[in-house]
This record gives sequence, structure tokens and C-alpha cells, in this order.
Amino acid sequence: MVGVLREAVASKEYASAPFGGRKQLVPTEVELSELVSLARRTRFAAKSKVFTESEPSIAVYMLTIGVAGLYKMLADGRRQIVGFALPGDFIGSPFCDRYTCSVDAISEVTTCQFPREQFLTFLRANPKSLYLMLESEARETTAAREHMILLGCGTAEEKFAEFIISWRATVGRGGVLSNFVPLPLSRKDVADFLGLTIETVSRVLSRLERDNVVRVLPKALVLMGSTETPLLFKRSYKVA
Amino acid sequence: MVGVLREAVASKEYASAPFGGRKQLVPTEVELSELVSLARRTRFAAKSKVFTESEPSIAVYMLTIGVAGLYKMLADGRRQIVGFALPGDFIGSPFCDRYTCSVDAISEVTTCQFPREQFLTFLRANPKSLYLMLESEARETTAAREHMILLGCGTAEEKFAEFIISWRATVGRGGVLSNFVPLPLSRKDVADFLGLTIETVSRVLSRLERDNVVRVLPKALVLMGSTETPLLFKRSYKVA
DNA sequence: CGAAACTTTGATCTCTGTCAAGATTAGTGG
DNA sequence: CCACTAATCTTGACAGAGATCAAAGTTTCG
Repeated sequence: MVGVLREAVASKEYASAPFGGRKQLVPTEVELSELVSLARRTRFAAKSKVFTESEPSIAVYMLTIGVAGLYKMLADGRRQIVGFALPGDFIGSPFCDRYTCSVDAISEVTTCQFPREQFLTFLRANPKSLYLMLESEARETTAAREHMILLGCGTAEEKFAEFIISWRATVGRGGVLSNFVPLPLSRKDVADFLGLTIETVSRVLSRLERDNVVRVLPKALVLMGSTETPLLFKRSYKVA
Repeated sequence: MVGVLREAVASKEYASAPFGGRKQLVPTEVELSELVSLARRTRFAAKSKVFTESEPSIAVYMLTIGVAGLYKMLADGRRQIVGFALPGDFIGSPFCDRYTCSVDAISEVTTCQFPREQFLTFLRANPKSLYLMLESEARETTAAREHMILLGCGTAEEKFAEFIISWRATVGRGGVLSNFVPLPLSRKDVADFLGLTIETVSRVLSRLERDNVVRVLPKALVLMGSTETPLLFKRSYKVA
């Protein structure tokens, strides 16, 4: 659940910075401070669980530092990562009694924890925040569907290319796009996100490196070619 | 975009039936009649386009009769169906300037069309409806993620089994589950939803029929075994 | 009734998964 | 800081699920 409230709450949490030039409804200062008063700061060690699918949903979290992975698992251990949460993203829906997916901290993670019922009450009473959450949730749905086409139609190489380009954009939020792309995820994480095996991911990377399309570093990649259009850019992709 | 407003608007559209026992916020009669006044009835022939990804978003639709398919396409013709819309479901998000996926009528379809800006204005002014939309959108995200695990982890047979069981539940909304499952979708539709080819879908079906798990009829299937737990039920699936 | 569209079935191929070693990297304790 | 062990990553050989190509059967619909 990627938050639209993120700039709001995040800025409030770390400093009382004023809002930027959003043209949509924006929570009032009063709404905001009420929300902030609900928050409890919580930390999670790298690789620890934040919560698990199907256990009772007691809180909504906003991630403030680090990277988390949202995933679903099958009984036999197969795992599908359905998305990643970065600073500013909300995790957990206040509308379900139970969590609809599991979340693990990938790096060390810090969150603002909001008790579910209180968060829900807050939303009911604060239409502007409600509106922002709805926008946010709509983006989330769009992102999920975007990923479906990869999972359903993509080859291993297409999946990886698409992933790394969009990951680069995600981690570079707002900032300038760099060809140096930090990659705190393990091969397993990438594989489980793309519906591949670690071996296939590894082979794709080796091939791309051999062809001078990327340079593989520990915990990072360097994309070759111009910053605007790295060689990796495979997008025959996208829309008919 | 599966609507929560569906019972509301649908009942208003067809009759002024009172609401059922929802315990959440419900739009007031005033809100509702305002919404209904925005609606324009629109029909789409089977296989016609409702709208196409990336064209300007001018309206939100609520499907009232029929089945529609939401999909994304790649330049080379590969297609991923990301979901189906049935009566009561909303199609199109009011928050994006352009449609984020394409929609085709599968059977003949009737919709209520709401001009986007007016719908947006309505939402801003009617917090209770806003709340319902948010709940609805959250369900949509959950459904999308649910499908991801199939696309990423499932074998052909698992994909099909999961699909048909959930399709049966979807078309049987509210009613009793029957082992006779109408299937207005073509093999291509099923294949594009599951990330398979039509040949593979066909082979899976033939195998299941040979093993007396289903009976294949034109435009329908009959599941063998008890109504509660058809033989098809493969669910080693679901949650660790 | 007959042509077009869709579905089934078969033969073959290929991409990715699986299994099995090695090679790196990361983590730990002396 | 280094050495040693565990975890992670890469690479290879092989196998198999599903894709592709091709043709015959069905259904649909004018």
C-alpha cells in the first residue's frame, strides 16, 4: 500500500516542513497532527518479519527507513513477492481483519505503527486523508496489474530488464536517475518477485554482463549506456 | 475496480431496494440519488471495446449486465488479462488522466457511465461513498496480488484449477455454488488470464476430463465431485 | 447449409527449472 | 585484522513443462 500521505506524514515525523504544491486535497495540519499522535515508532532487524499473512491485523505501518518485501507463500514453500515497500509507503490495509500478505524487512527497517481501529476511525473522520488513501490504493492496484503482465507474458530477460529499470526509478524517487543502482535484494528476492529461479536470474545477469549491458557488483548494478536510455532498455514493452 | 457501491447503485438503478445489513458506512439516500443522476446508461456489443489503455480517461463505468475483461497488451500482441468485471463492478479509476488498462466486453454488456470529473467531485463531497470506494479498491489490490502468486508460481493445472474454482465463486455471487459453471470466456481469454497458451489450456481441460474431474461443454464446465469440494480442488494452495 | 472462427490433438523444440559442484561474499570469533 | 565457516551466488549438465507449428474436428452464425 504505497502511501500518498507519505510526504505528509514523513515530513511531519521528521520536521514540520510545509507541504509542496499538491493540487489535490491535502490533510489539514489538525488532521495531520492527530494522525501523528497515533503513531508509534517501531524498528525491525534485516530479515525479520513485520507480520504474516492471515494473522489478525492489528496495525497499519508506514515505512520510514529501509526496504520491506510483501509476499505470499504456498504450503510447499513457493513464494511470490507481490511488491516492495520503501520509505513513505503504507503497509497493511485497515479494512481487513487479517493481513492479506506477509511482510519481511529486507534491510533494517523503521516504521510508524498505527493501531488499526484508530487509523480506521481517523480515516472515517478525515475525508481529505481518506481521499489521499484512495488515490494511493488506486496506484497500488495499477502497479499490481502492471506487474501481472510481466509475470504472465515476459521472458526471463524481459522480466529482469523491466524490474531493474523500474527499481532504479523507485529508489531514485524524485532524485536524478543514476546508472549506479543499489540492489539490497538477494537473488532469491528478485527471483521470487519475477517468478523465476535464482539460477535463471543469475544466468540472465551473467549474460547481460558478458554483453556489456550491466556491470554486476555486490549489492548493486551499474547500467551501461546513457543515463536516459540504458542499454538494458528492452521496452518493445508497453501498450499496443 | 470491483465496486462496493455496487449493491447500492445497482439496487438504486433497478429498484429502490433498501440496503442489506452492511455494518460500515453507507451512502445516504441523498448521496445515492445524486450519484444516480450522474449516470448514463451505455451498452456495448460482445467483443467490442469499452476503452483502451492510455487513452484519456473521460468516464468511470459501473457494469450492470454482462462480463468484461480488463487487460494490458504489449506491442507484439501478447496480452495479459488482469481481471474480469461482473455486474456491480466499477471499471476505470477516476484518479488517472488516462486509462491504465484496456477493457473489452466479453458478452454483451450494459453499464452506468459516470463522467470522470463529476464522479470525482461527487466523491470529494461524499465521504461515505469515498470510504466505500476505498474499501473496494483495497479488495481490488488484494485480488490482483492473489492472482500474482498464480502467475508467478503455478503450474498450468494449478492455474486452471484455481481459476475455475474462483470463477465459480465469482459468478455464483451470493447464490448457491453449483457444479455447473457457465464459462462465457474463450480459450484465448482463459489463456491470457493465466499466462498460458490456448493449446495448453485445451490440453489441461482434456486431461481433467479424461480423469473424470470435469466435463467440458460448449461455454460451460461441469465439475465432478461434491458441490462443496469438487475433485478439481487442488488447494495445497494458499498460505504456509 | 456452409464458411469462418474456435477448439482439440499431435509432433517437436526451447526456455527455464532441477540437481550438483564450485566460487564469492558475508559473518564470527579469536 | 585475519582465518574459518556459513550463506549466497555462479556455472554446468540435464530434464521437462509448456510453447510453437501444423492439421483435423467442432461450434457458431450469417
